[in-house]
Amino acid sequence: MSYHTQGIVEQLRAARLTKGLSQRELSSLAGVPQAQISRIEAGTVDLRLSSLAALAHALDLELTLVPRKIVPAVRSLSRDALGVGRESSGAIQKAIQQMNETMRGLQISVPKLDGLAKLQKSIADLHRFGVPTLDLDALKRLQQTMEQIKHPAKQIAATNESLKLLQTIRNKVAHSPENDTKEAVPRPAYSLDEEDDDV
Amino acid sequence: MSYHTQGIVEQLRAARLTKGLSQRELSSLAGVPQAQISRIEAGTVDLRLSSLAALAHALDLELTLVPRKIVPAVRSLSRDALGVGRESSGAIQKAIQQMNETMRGLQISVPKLDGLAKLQKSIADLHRFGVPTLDLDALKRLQQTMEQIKHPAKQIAATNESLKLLQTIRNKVAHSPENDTKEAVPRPAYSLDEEDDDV
DNA sequence: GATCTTGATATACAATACAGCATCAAATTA
DNA sequence: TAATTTGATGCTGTATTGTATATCAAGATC
Repeated sequence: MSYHTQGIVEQLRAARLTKGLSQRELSSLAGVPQAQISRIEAGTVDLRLSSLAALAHALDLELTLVPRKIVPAVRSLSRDALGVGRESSGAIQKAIQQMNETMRGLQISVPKLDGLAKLQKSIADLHRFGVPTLDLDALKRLQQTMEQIKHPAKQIAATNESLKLLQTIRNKVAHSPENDTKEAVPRPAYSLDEEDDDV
Repeated sequence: MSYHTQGIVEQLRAARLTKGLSQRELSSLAGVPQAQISRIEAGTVDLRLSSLAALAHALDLELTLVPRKIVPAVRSLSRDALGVGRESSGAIQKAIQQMNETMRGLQISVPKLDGLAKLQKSIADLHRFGVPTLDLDALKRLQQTMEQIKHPAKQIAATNESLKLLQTIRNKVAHSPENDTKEAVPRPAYSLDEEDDDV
């Protein structure tokens, strides 16, 4: 895999993940076999233009040839368009949704657990962040930690850990460059105590 | 050839021609066989990403994936960057260069031909126009007409025809929208008489 | 005017690589 | 554990690629 082709491939994969699509889902959307997508993302093939265009189209992207001089401007525009919310990245939306569901379960099973209400409130507010600025991996770790609250033996530890992770995520967003320049953290004030964690 | 792939291919060809490159020249620049370029431009192949990227790179273009939403903005930027001068389109530069060479030949063979000095001066000034605003086809017609001055029987007629064509070109540039907004026809005043021809 | 370069693009054919289909292992969920 | 989902791999046909050559136009030379 040469030159810039790598960047294109990475962009494709990133776009797919951001939209929360599996290779198979994208496959049926783009009409490109899943096996092909696998090899493309693995970087083991030199894909054809038709495949590239089909995948891009399915991902709401367009393949364009731009003069070198304006590449930075285009990248900037792209970041803006992809960056701040509106069409809130599917994977992250899914993650938040899943966490809300987990919260509902917890509120039924262990409604009086200490810190649960605080956790619930913070999670419910997550979507107010510029969604795409959230760290998907961090969200997944948080989700896993929250799952552990279900185990009676780990309830307290897992709850505290969840609050800590959530705080980390919040702080990351607050300091993300994208949110500095835009309308970061729109409306409500956040009521999480312990503003100590950082980066 | 499907969808948008066609547009990409057309852009490649247009870029090559604008730069005044032959398929073979581009071939050596991009490391892609000339035969391949021929088939690509003919639209008979579904080229691979590596070839596409190599060609684009050789043409000072970059392949980018942009969100659908900003495609119009990107196209606009691209037009601006390609449109107004600086990196003076190679094909037109070559054409002007060729005409100057032809002029040198004429000044040796028929130095006292009526109108030749005027023609020479005007041609030497051509490069002062916003180069990309010049009409390449018109320049080529002018070049061909000038070649005919070499034939003794046509000297006078061809010279007059050349002056006329040149005047047409000059007028076109003066009225072109791009030069209205920019620094059109920079320094010197033009000394061609007969300001009658237009559009 | 005929022929010979010179330059540009198109085609022929062999080899390589991709695309497609089926299958598989691994991870996740119930 | 069974079931479902996700991503990876082997195999085969077909398309692109690469090399070499052919076609074609324009200019030069005689």
